[in-house]
Amino acid sequence: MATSDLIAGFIQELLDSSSGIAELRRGILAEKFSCAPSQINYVISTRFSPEHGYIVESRRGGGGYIRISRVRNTPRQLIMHTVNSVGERLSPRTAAAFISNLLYEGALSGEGAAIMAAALSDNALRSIAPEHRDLIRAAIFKQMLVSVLSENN
Amino acid sequence: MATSDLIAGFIQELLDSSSGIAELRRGILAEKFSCAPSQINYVISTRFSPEHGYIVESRRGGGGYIRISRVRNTPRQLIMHTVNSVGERLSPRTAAAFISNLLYEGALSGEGAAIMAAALSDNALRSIAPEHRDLIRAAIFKQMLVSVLSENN
DNA sequence: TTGATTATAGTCAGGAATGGTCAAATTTGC
DNA sequence: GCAAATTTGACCATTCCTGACTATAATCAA
Repeated sequence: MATSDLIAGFIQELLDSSSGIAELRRGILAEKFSCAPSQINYVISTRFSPEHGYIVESRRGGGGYIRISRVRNTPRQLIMHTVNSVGERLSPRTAAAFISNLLYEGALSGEGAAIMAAALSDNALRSIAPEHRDLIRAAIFKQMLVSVLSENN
Repeated sequence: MATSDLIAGFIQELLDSSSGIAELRRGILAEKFSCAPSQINYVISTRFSPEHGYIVESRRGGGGYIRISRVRNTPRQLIMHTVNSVGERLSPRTAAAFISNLLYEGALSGEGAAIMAAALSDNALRSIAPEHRDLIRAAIFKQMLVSVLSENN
């Protein structure tokens, strides 16, 4: 069993025993598993990413931490499904379709939908080279979607 | 929990229990938390800045004090003011401060705030060259803010 | 009145304590 | 053997905290 799996299992246990929220000290955890601190980042990015249904927040400096939250709920599935449906790129038309569907299904409020549409508009992204816009659009959209799931953190 | 967080929490309580105005003695407070007096300035400048929605006044010398007041405005004013405060570029930290203030003041819903924070995160903008991120961030933020204004007409 | 003393607060540079990123090296699983 | 996953280390970024030095206000003594 690779160290990364052990670390992931440890974090899973933390999540299970704390109703879905785990708070870590990167250095401490690295020492516990005798690995490089950066391996903690590796484990988090490969196993606790937004696509896996987790929110990760952190803070540097004295008293710093890494907090991992598991998102639950029911509009969740709709949103998670959307996150997983968005590939590397996202066109304006497809984005609009996703958003209006989520709004229709009640997974997003009117305000939320309007904000998302604004953030993804070509107008907001006008200073990005057109051939890169769909890439950025996809990244921003996923990030926004997952944030909705964690809104009660 | 870092001392700075404790101090910030203490000031928050003061504000809450005094309808938005807290008056401190820097030296006394520093002694209460066993820290350097200048740390009080640090806490104030990082957590009670104008961008966070506070006004700070002070006076030196005998009987000196630091007064922190929370400012209140209508949601529409707050949003328009924010739009006007954002220049060509916007750092992640400043963006976060703006958003948390708008949330606190009730100009944004929790969902809206979460979505905006996600859209503006370095994580979402990862594929943009770092030196261009603040530019894009400003554009997206303004676009989103304006969408909120027109959404609840 | 005015100069000295005392009592506050402000600024800034820097050290310490975190976490983040990336690419190269290594190991693992077909 | 090869591709993917893991692991590490070098370097970067952020946040916290302090202390030396500075600035300002009130008070008191002459």
